[in-house]
Amino acid sequence: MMSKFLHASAPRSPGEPWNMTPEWLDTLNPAQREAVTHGDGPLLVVAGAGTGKTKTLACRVAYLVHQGVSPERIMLLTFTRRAAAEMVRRAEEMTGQNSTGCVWGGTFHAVANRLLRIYGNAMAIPGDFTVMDQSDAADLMGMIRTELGVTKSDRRFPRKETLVSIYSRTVNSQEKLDRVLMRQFPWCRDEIETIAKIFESYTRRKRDSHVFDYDDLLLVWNALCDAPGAGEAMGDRFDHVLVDEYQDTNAIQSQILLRLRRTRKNIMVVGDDAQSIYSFRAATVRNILDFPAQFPGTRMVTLEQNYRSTQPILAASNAVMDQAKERFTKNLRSDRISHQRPVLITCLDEQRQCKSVCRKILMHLEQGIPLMRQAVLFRAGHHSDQLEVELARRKIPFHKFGGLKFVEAAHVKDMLAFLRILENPFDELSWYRILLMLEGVGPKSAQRIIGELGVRRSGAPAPAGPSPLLRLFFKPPVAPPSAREQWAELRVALADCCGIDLAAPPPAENLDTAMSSRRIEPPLVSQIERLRRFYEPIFEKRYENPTIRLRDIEQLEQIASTYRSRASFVTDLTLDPPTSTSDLAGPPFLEEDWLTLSTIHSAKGCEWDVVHIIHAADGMIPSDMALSDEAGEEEERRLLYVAMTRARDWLYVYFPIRYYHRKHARGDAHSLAQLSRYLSPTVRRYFQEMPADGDVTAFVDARERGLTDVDDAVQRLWSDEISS
DNA sequence: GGCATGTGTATTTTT
DNA sequence: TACACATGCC
Repeated sequence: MMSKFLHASAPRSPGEPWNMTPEWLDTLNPAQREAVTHGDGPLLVVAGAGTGKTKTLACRVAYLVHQGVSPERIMLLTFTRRAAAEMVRRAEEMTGQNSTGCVWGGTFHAVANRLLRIYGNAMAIPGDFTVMDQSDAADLMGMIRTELGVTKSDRRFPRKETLVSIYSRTVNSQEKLDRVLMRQFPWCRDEIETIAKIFESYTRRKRDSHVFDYDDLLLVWNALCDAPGAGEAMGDRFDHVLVDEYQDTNAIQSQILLRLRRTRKNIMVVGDDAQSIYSFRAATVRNILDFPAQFPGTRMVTLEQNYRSTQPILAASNAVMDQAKERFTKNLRSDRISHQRPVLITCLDEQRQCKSVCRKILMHLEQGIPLMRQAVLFRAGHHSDQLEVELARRKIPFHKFGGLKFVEAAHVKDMLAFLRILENPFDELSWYRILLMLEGVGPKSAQRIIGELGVRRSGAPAPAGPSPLLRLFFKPPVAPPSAREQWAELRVALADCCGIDLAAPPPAENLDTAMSSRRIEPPLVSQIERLRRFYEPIFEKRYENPTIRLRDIEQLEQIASTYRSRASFVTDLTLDPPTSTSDLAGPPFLEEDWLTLSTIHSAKGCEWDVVHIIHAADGMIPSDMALSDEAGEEEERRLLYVAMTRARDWLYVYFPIRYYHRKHARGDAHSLAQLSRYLSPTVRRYFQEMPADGDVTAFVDARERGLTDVDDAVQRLWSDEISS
């Protein structure tokens, strides 16, 4: 089936003249062209914002295929799977072939997952492993934390989420724990021994459960690169490795690339140090800076011609970066002349900011710019809460990217837990989650049942004894009386999903034969439908407003209908989760035109004609959470730069002056904000300033006058006396 | 051992 | 605000 594509474009024979230059090469500027037509060996492309990075990568793929490289021998590592798909699509458009779909594209994590399933047995990696996301990791940390009884000491101990951050940071930066604690989490330093103990146990439990967390995927991939046999095989499998957003990779990722390219040196990385915004994930700009040293003979190409933004927008963005402490790439140029400067809109408060944003959006819509080409960007997921309400009220459809994912909703996780134990019966955490749903079952009963099912094994490489599922079906542990009925129902539901008839006589001798013997597993959608039938009563009892949440479950079924295999459905949901759809504006994809709301992080790599950046106040951008060190402050600056450079023609930056606090809720307790420190007077010269409504001016005046009026009035009490 | 109630606290960005 | 944790009662 693949062979059909293999020779779709015949390789040029050595002596043959280069007379079949594809016409799309002519659409590239000299620098882009140099990168695209680069021969063998390492290539570093430093590509500023909007310089045609995606185009260059897509053309490179197309070029390689045109040169006769088999698409499945190309690895394309991107930040999201969407990005990989987009590049492949564009490459196909250019070559006119649909062969490029075979390119190995996706995130480091997704590709690791695939490779581990192929080459994993070189390191005795169980074939049925499942992947856990960050909140699963936190749950496991929490479980271990309570088991070790750290809470009984009087000192406050890091929360489970904090433990996950420390763990992840340590692993990803490949630094010693004490160093990480000292530098990033100084308030946890005294607990280092307990933390180390928890981490050790955490690792063991993951192994026993056949579960990998995000970090494991990278770590194990890295180790696999060194495993005899598998390491070479993986390296040989790919003629070319292409990496996007290289400034946001971390130490392990660069090590993986080094090992993957030990013998074959064809590697191309693309990045921009001015856009590095993932240091919280231990990403380091060092990767891009040290690349030439790590890969001797690197050719370096710099892309500085910006095709996206108008000249005034670019000038303002450059001005923001001019204040940066350290900078490697030069200022960008643009030929897109415009008289429209970016607009800085001062608003009295958040409510008025919302109104102002809506007004501008509708104004551009009337001018003929559809919602699809407009976006609202913000620092943190919840920054758009109020705006979402306002948009819903005005019936402006939108879709929100970033922030809390829909798979993190408790009820979605519940449904996934069922699917996960079907996929990997040793997934202790999922069993635990399911058991706690049952009436009258708490931590103690759950642990007992997990033990009797044989879910917990320690260090056994292969399952000892029958699968926990078979024990459940044929030798079920006893549940507390209050849970009897539900327990029996659960058994039937899971058996149905496995295609096992519990009414039939149980296999006498060896339970394992029941699993391996011929049985017809119902299709994935039916399984989910069956599980939902079991789950719905629990769900209705447990959650306040089941109707909204029910939509998510339906959504889950919707997504599942596009999958044939349960395994890939479960992994994709963790590695490439869809964004939330239970928005107030209703199912946005039914509308043909919708507005994008996005965190700045999730807006990376995107562009829109009109960009609205909200909450440009100090404490929001920069987030005051990030200000503990100078590096954090610098990264926040780059974040604003990334946000601004997403705009093609119009850029609006909104600054609400007054923030209300519900905390000390009494009347209209509020505080006054300062404009983002990055919008200094120098930078503001590049903006057109515009107050949203009249009373702002008065308000600003009042603030600038401050106490002088009061003082003057008091002064008059005696100065008049004296003068008269 | 489970569950309801009460108290306190921390609050970003994502694979 | 909302969630995690502790306490005390069934």
